[in-house]
Amino acid sequence: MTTVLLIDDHELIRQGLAGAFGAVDSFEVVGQAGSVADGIAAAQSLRPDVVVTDVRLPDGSGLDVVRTLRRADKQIGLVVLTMYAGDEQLFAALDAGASAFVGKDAPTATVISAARQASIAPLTFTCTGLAEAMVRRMSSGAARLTDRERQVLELLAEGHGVAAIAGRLYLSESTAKSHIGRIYDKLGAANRAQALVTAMRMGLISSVAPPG
Amino acid sequence: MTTVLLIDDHELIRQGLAGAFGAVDSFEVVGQAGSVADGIAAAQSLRPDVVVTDVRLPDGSGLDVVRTLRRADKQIGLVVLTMYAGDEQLFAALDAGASAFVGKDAPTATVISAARQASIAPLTFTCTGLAEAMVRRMSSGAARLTDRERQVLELLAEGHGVAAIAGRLYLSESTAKSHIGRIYDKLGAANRAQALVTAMRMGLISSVAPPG
DNA sequence: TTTGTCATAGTCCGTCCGGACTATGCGTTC
DNA sequence: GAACGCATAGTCCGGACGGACTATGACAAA
Repeated sequence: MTTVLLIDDHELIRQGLAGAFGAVDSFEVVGQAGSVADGIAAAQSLRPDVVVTDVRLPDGSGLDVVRTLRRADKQIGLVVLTMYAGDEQLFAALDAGASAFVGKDAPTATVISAARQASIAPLTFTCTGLAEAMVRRMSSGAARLTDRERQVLELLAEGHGVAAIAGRLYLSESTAKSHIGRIYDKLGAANRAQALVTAMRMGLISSVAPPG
Repeated sequence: MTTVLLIDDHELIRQGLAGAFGAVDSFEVVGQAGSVADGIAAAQSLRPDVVVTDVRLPDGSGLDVVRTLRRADKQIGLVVLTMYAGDEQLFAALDAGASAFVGKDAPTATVISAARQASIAPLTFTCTGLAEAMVRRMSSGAARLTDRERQVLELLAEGHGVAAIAGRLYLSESTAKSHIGRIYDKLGAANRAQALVTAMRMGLISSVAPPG
């Protein structure tokens, strides 16, 4: 029997997952959580074999959960679920120590199968149905932004101009422009509009308004 | 007994909904669909009391389902579900003839309750927990774009400049600029970046790449 | 019929953007 | 220690953008 902890802020999706796992004899859902904090706490007290977590959570990223739990336990299965299967997130999940990466648009059978894989080989990364997308990105020049570029991107998304970005990050305008230009290159964008739309579609920019 | 048809492209969410409705005696899920076309077809053959549909579907908008079904049947309950409860969508749902508008982050009990309301009073619009957001928008100048503005917005999102937009829509550049300026006003944006990010967060721009 | 909204179109002008370059210093990796 | 990636910084310049206006015709609602 494989025990499972579900982390997702949408009750609807938790129920869907619970139903899916409940229908399989070899799995038992032992807990649910709706946030990073609750999820980590629940994982530490319940010690499930597998944790299935959403990427986007109210108080942070599901990848934080993954990182925290992986650091403490090399054997735990960590399945990352995501609504928009941006490849950027895929690499981040890989880095964080996830066992599997599955889109929410995947059939439930895929999630079950990923969880099974994760419970057997937690340190083997599987991304059903996304290998293709991964290869596509890899070969097409990819779009992995550096930390600095991501910071600049955030500010771009808030509508700041070059001067404002430079000011906020204590850079010269030239440097800010360099970063912006490199972001365009990596995203295959010709201007801000394309860059931001692409970035949002890839999940590089939060789809919810920033705090404050 | 109230019969329900579920329309959502995510199997996970369909299962969640099916579970939620299944747990209530007075409801019976009689069918599921994953697209606009299938949804309309299913509704016409199954004649459910209530249709619960997602807004974002692979082949169009859930609001198309709502419009189509409402035109044919004034008594059917039409509950619109959405991931990102943009208020723009709320008004659009109201216009389309929906009975209720619920965010996917709402507890399942809210969805059930909305469906019950919808079955009792299909033409009374209820939007649990969103009245606040609605009022906020209404009083803060609102953001309902005209059809033309939406077309322009689409092109902006594709990274086109004023000249390109004018060309595509057979307008003078002045007119294109007028539309763009009005979009900024309505969205409270100072430039393209803010307009596009806001628009995407409000669900005015598709979060998936356009066909082709 | 008057009011309002929408789409259309225009002018003027200062500002900002984006492209194409080059270059230096600092870590890491091989 | 050489090579590489990254962050930093600079120049130059044409073209695009955004703001602040005004205005007209069509059409619908009051």
